[in-house]
Amino acid sequence: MFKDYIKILSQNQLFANISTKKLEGLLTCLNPVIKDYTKSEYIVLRGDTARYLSVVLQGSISLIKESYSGSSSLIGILKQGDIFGEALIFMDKAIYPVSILSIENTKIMYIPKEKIPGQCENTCSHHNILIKNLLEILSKKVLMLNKKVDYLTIKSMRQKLVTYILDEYKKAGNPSFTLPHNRNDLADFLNVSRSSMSRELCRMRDEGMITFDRQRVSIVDLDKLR
Amino acid sequence: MFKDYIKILSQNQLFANISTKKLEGLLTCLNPVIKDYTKSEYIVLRGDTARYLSVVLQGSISLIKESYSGSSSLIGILKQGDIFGEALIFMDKAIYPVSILSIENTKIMYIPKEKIPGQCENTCSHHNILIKNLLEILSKKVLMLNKKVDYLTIKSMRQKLVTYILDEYKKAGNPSFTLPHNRNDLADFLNVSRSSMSRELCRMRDEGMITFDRQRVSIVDLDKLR
DNA sequence: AAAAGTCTGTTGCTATAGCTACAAAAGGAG
DNA sequence: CTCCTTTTGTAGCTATAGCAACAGACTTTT
Repeated sequence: MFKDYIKILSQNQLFANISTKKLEGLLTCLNPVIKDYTKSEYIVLRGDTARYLSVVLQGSISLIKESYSGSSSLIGILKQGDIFGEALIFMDKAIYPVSILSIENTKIMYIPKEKIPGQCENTCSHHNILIKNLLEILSKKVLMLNKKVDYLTIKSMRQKLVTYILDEYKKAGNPSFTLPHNRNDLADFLNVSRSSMSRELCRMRDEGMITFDRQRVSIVDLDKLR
Repeated sequence: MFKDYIKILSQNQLFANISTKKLEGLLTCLNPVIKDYTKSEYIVLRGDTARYLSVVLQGSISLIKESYSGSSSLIGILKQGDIFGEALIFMDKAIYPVSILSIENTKIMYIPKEKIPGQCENTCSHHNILIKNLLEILSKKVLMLNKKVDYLTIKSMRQKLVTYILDEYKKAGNPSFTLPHNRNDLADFLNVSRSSMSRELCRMRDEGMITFDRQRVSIVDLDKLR
């Protein structure tokens, strides 16, 4: 019954460390519902109650933030294998703060939230793995968001860029590395305007701290950067 | 053995829905270590590996962010009953991004992270509650951080204040309500300077959207606010 | 190879928010 | 009640980053 989706599901960390066979059993136990959407259909409306842990089985969806003034902005895209609702299902007041819209024809799998902590006889051990995976997913998200808050809290353009570059340097372990963002995305990520960011990057280049070409950055003078 | 601390522990959501008696049993099973610190001692150094879920049994501690440039800033204070390390213990690379310093004489309880998901015969059911509580704590943190990112992402002072006030209005359910922050804390929270914020608040008052006195705010013209 | 599209650097102008400093009001301590 | 501290409003000046607009380099499409 769920065979077609096993491969997709096992892409996600949620189902990591569970063998294909056992995953089938677990799925039967979780008793999910699958629903189809056509292009540009609302999957979640802001304010809806989250009753399910949801998985994108097919297609892609966009997360949309709607402001009080009525304007809305895209805050993310989820694709095949991605999940949503994972942080909401454990809350008393599980209200979606965003709306979700299908981008194309899309299949969503809904796992009732009561099933997540529930223990069933046969698949108890898999259940435990599932829970552990969820804990890891949530923890990772907390740390990621903490990092993001760090960046957003920095006031000056210079300091933002220095911190970002030093972080990437630490990740790379090499004074020359390739950034994961292009200028537009980086400006978005740091929540600044691209032009101002570009200006400051060039200033830093002119002051002899770094050199760069496109996404490639090299640290010239580490002490000066700090 | 742990009797003295039961009351303190049960303050925290981590041990919610576990009776005093069962909590004693659970603690024996979790096999925590308790350590004492004097005033101004380092409890965690940035870069340390997180091996324990930790609880402040006595005293208080400060979380300190150390920037690359060597300067450091206080990002939070934890008191009796508060926990830390909860998001780190489930990560592969569990590196503390902050340092922790005791403010006064302090007692910390360390629960080995391996004990958290472990199932022991007697207290299995309490273990499950513990896990569920952890899931709730992490979820709550994710949502809180998401909210924080929302505020930080807003560019203009006006929009920040409007969003904040409307959120508080929604929480209060009444056009007149008391803010949880004073001006200084609010400025910190929104990551803006107090003076600029004060200026903008008065502008909004002069434009007839709101009135305020200290922490008390009343919405005069809801439509104008939006 | 041409054309269309994307990405990046650049510039001038401007609005905005930061900083500093001060004064007035409120709250607390003695 | 007085003194001291904290909180808040206010103002002038300035640095900074946003915006808009354009040009050149590089990519992708046809």
